Amino acid sequence: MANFAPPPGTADIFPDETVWWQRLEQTAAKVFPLYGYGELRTPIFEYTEVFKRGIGDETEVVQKEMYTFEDRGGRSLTLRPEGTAGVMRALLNTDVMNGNEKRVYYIGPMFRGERPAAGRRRQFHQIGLENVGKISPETDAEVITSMMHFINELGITGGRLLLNTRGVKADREPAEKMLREYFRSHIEAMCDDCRARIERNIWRILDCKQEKCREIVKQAPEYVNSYSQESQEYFTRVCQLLDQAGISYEIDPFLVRGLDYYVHTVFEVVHTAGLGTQSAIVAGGRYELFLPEMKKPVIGVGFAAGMERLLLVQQALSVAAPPPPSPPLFLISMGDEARDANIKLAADLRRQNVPVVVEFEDKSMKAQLRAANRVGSRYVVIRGGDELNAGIVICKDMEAGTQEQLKPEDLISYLRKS
RNA sequence: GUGAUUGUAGCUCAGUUGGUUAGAGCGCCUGGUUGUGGCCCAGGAGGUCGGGGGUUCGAGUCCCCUCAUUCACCCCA
Repeated sequence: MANFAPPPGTADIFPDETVWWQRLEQTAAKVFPLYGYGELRTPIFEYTEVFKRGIGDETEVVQKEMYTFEDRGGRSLTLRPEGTAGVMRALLNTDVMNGNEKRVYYIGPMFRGERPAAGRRRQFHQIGLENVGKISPETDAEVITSMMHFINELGITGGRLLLNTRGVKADREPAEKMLREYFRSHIEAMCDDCRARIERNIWRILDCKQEKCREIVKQAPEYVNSYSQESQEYFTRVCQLLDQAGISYEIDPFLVRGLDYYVHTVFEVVHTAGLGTQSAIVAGGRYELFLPEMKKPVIGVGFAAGMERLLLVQQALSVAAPPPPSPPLFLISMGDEARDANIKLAADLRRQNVPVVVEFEDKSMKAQLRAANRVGSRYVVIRGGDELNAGIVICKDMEAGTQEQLKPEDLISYLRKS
């Protein structure tokens, strides 16, 4: 095979598949406005600092997965590895910092330099939503509600909604201390990664996949109890609101998200169908996000869904394929004059929103009919010298095998009737 | 970045212990019908066997390197 393959971790999406993607996009455009959200489109690259500062210099994503390059002016730019930081950068041009709420959603490609696997690409696509500028448990619960609404609308059932709280920054220290003491006492039995994590990023130990670590994690102290009263009440209230909304969830104290900016409520929906261990199809939480030169963070709550993963799950659940586009009317011509007439006819029909394909090559009737079959045409129009002279066209029904002579101007009403 | 896996026609795949001109099915083209598709019949086009090097009289087949696929790990959506 010649090297026409796209670069690793990228893919071409052909029309058959594109209809599935379009349905995801259309569903977002239908559901999110019901909650007052409009679409925001931000650049695919940003100044590198936006992500370094926004996501956190220490995170895995920033440290080793970003596509960073210099432009001709020597500026350091980065292809966005996630959506939130760029959206915050854009919204700082509004008055979100004064507590004026903004509600936006976004759709588009993201880029991370990872090794591809099931449900993981280097260019992948997310649909995300952000509620920015306000903090309240009601907001968090409503954002989660809109997320569940969205995936239900896609026919995705059987996912598990996991919920946890990260507290606020002040809550983090006592909790970390508690965990560090505990894990230090079990350091002998843990994997190498987790030993390093004790000093570097203790939270990640909680979602280590190694069997021996999981055993230890299970016995870990309930660090949430060390959070402030307010933080605990905030989370309780979010849970109450979800109960009230009839949304079922599981509290998972070991759910910690990989980006530094999260506070309070964090959540994800995991699904086993169609995916390996990359089982999170949508995830998010409340955040406090700093951008370069900011003393105060932007606050908000949001989530992002992986489009590739949504599609894998939909297909594993046998969600019905989107309706295919209506096949074109196929115009067959015998001879140059007929072809010119058909080119004109095609233009007329398209002005009236009828999809039409004209065969341009001077091929046999047989070959032209085969071509019509190939594009799935239900009807074909046949025109040669005889029809031209008589001022008519032949319209053939490819399923019934029948055909009729019509005046060209009657074609549309004939097609509409059948 | 680590590990495993696979790479032969547009697609899905055969190809025996290394042995002449590399195969099948589907798809495509032409004909069997002066201007009527699908089914059938006949013929045809299409391949640097992922790429490079090596062993051998001889390599799709064995060895090394490399690129790519898929999956797992790490991490994340």
